[in-house]
Amino acid sequence: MLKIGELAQRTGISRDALRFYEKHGLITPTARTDSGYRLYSKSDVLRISFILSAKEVGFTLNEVHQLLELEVTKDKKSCQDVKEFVDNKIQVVNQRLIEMKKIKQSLKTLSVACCGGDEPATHCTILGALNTHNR
Amino acid sequence: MLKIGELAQRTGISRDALRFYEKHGLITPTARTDSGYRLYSKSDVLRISFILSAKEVGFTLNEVHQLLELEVTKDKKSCQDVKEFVDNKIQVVNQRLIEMKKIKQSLKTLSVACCGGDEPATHCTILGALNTHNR
DNA sequence: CTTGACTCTGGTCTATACTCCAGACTTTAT
DNA sequence: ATAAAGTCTGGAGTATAGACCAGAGTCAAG
Repeated sequence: MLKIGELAQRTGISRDALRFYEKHGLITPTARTDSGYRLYSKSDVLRISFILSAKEVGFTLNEVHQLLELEVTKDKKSCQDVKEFVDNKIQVVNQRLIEMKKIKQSLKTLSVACCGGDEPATHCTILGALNTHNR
Repeated sequence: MLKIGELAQRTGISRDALRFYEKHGLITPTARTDSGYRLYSKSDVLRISFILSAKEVGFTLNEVHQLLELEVTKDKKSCQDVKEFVDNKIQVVNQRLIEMKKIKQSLKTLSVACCGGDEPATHCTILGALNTHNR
């Protein structure tokens, strides 16, 4: 079991942020010492790294919270709800993947535009590069 | 040329946000009327849609600003700088793509876990689903 | 030529996601 | 045993990304 400082170091996230996430229901320490110190387990570490991943790709903490709360309980009703929410999120993720690939391609074009490239001057900004791929 | 309200309608972005972007150097109206009304051209619309895309995939306005400022001027020095920045961004984008694909896969797993699926109970949360793919 | 819709600047306000104390207690190292 | 380092709660402060409002000017239609 890790104390908050150790978890902070391991995940690269500040103590304050960890307590902040706790306050907002994203994570709860597996236990507390008698004196009230938070104790985190291995699964807490995984949870944190999921939170980080989800945040990095543009989900808000609120959305991350919803994702973490998802639970298919094999009962029809819950299934229906979860499926709806999840399928919606998949759409969102797909859209973001597309946008991100476009941007990546533009960055690449930009990277070779100068430095020996023989692309015309219109490729010399990100907008120019982006435009090329839209056509 | 479009007035701010028209641009707002066309891009789905509020007038206030447009003025906010202007204040922070992300966009400048192509012209102004004598009375001071902002006038936007076609290229401004493209610029806005780039801003939106970049925002959607998780870049901050500050980062978007940096992306927009990028300009390869065919001179060695600028090239060096741009290449460095851009290659760095490509790394970031790649990382996000990976994370996003993982999340997408997990969401899919989750979506079929119930509803006729015969996956074990560990797949019944996003963390469980995510774990499966990490192994 | 006025009324309603639009725009201007400048300012305050809000939500999100933290960060940074303060004052008190706990643990660890010497 | 005591000092340093770590943790606790609660609260204030900060950066980002706008939303909202006031008071004044502008434009378009009837």
